[in-house]
Amino acid sequence: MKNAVTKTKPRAHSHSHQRQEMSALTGRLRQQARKITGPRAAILEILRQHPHPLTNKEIFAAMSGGQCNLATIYRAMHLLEEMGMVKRFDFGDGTARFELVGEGDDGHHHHLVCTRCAEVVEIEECFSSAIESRIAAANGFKSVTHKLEFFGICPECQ
Amino acid sequence: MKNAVTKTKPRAHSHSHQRQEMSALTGRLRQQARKITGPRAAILEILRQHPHPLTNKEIFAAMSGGQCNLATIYRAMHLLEEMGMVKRFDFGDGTARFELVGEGDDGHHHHLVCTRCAEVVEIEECFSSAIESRIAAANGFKSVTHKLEFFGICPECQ
DNA sequence: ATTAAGATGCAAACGATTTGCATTTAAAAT
DNA sequence: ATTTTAAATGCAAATCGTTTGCATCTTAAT
Repeated sequence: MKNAVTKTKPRAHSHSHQRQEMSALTGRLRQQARKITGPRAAILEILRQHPHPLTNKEIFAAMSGGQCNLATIYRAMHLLEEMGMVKRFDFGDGTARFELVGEGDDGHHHHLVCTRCAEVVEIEECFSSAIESRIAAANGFKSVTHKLEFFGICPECQ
Repeated sequence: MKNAVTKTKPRAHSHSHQRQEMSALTGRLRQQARKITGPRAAILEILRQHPHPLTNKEIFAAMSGGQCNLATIYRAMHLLEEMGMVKRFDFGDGTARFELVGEGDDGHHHHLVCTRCAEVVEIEECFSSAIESRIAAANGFKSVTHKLEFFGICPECQ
């Protein structure tokens, strides 16, 4: 199904969730002349271990002993987002969530969120690309992307 | 961040965007035993005249002489949202936007937003609800809805 | 006119996020 | 190994959108 790290990901709905090696992650930082610091290593490790959208507070809480300032996490997530190493998701509750992005992947996918217990299921398919290009063309827009999230009641909460 | 005024693109047919009568709007409030106050009338009038997603601040700014407190607008929008008279939209910039909803309509639609000038085009089509129910069924979720917005560069900004 | 539920204004509180600044540190240069 | 310096961190204060407590009004029913 999901193949390993590849340079090209032409098809949609391929979000590589194989856990990346820590060395690969730090390597990407080094390539950009960014420093591998304690806080950053801790953040990446936490993201690696939780293949789910995490808030900055959750990342902070997941750190043993709170060795790192919350502001540092905010700054790190901005950097990682700019570098394309994490993707930001917005579930509409006013709190950003982040997921690690596989190399060569753009991290584009969607979620199904339980509005009662906040359980998050990742949705495999991204189907709107046909609609997307039609909408772009119909309105003369370029570089059109979309954000799509589903909300409902999960089995346990029904 | 982006405080550009949302412009309208002259388009053929939108959703149920025929301007509602003020009397119809106040009538819906009366039915729910809510009072027709100056601030509320002003808010509804502004929403009537701007068939576009408006932030609370924009509504506030559109009031001549700022006759009403910003907190009142926040409270009014909550009320109107609960009553189904307005629909809240989230363009991911941390600021809620509201649109008047036609009677008998649920207000569900999407937008195409220019990430440069913040121009907003309303998208009339919604991708098939079959996909939505498939996702719901595949994961055992009930009452599944979705939020979908498109982002790109508009013709003038290209 | 009386009255009571409902609304408003104001300021303070809030939660997520950002930022200024002094201090520290990773990693390059010597 | 030591120096150097750009980058990163911690901390506190500042922002921004939004909410809320409370005293005071006002709509609309009586």
